[in-house]
Amino acid sequence: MKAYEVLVNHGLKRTSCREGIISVVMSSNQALSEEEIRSKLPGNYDRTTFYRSFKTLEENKIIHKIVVDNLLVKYAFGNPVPADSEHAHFFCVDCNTVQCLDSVHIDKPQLPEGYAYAGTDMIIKGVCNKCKAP
Amino acid sequence: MKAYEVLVNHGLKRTSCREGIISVVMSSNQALSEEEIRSKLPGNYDRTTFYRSFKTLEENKIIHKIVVDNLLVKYAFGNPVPADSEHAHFFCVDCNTVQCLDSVHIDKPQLPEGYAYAGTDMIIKGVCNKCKAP
DNA sequence: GTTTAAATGCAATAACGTTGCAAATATACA
DNA sequence: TGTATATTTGCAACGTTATTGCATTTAAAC
Repeated sequence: MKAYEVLVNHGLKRTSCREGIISVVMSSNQALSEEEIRSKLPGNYDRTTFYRSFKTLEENKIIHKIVVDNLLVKYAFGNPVPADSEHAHFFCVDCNTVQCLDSVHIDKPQLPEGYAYAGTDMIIKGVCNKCKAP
Repeated sequence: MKAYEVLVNHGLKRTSCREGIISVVMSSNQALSEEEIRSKLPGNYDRTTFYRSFKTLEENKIIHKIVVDNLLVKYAFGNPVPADSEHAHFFCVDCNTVQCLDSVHIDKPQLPEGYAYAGTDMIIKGVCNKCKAP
């Protein structure tokens, strides 16, 4: 699917910033930070515009946000929410990359009496195969 | 155990800021933010001192940090790391509280070939019993 | 092409967090 | 108890991340 089709399908205006973000994120096999996304885009966008674009795309479940510890924020294509497709994310402490781990599903946890479940953020930390290799 | 004993046991200087933080966090059944901790302390400490104290206490595994999404940082007593005692945290989207879920253990996930596992951050989101009650 | 609502860029602001340095303080030892 | 020393604290400055208001620009509908 083309990036602009995603926008059209969600009834969103086709702006170059949004289209660029989608296209970059869609073709990446790892989650990307604002900076990484910016560096792959031809145009030069204001940070505000970026933040607002991310927000819109997130609200429309076109991308999802992954936060590692405090400050590392990355985005990946797709919607993680639908309860049965929730997946974990892997963070490589060596190269600081984040990727979706579609193979690691998240079971609905057993919560204490009277608690309602909404979702889970799961960041698995370790070293990826590229960094571990000799 | 008294707060100052914890410091002595770890070979740390007994300062009122550190002692206060430990004492507050130790007697709370939920994780607390910097602001929440500050408001429960008699003295008035500089933010820098707070941050440095948190860092020291964390490095000594006296407290552990829990991060929800981007910006909400809370601290809880104890060390979450020892692989067999890793636990999840619950975040109530209503009252914004965070608590350790000792009952929800985190299994070592099945990672792709060649990946090394270091640990997992797991934040379960939902509504706690107090907020859900009628 | 014109209209209109939405998106953008800019400036200002706020929160979070870190660093360098001088002053204060906790501990060890006399 | 007093003194020496290394650590800790408070302050100021700085940097990054993120948000808001407003004027300008732009995409889409007609």
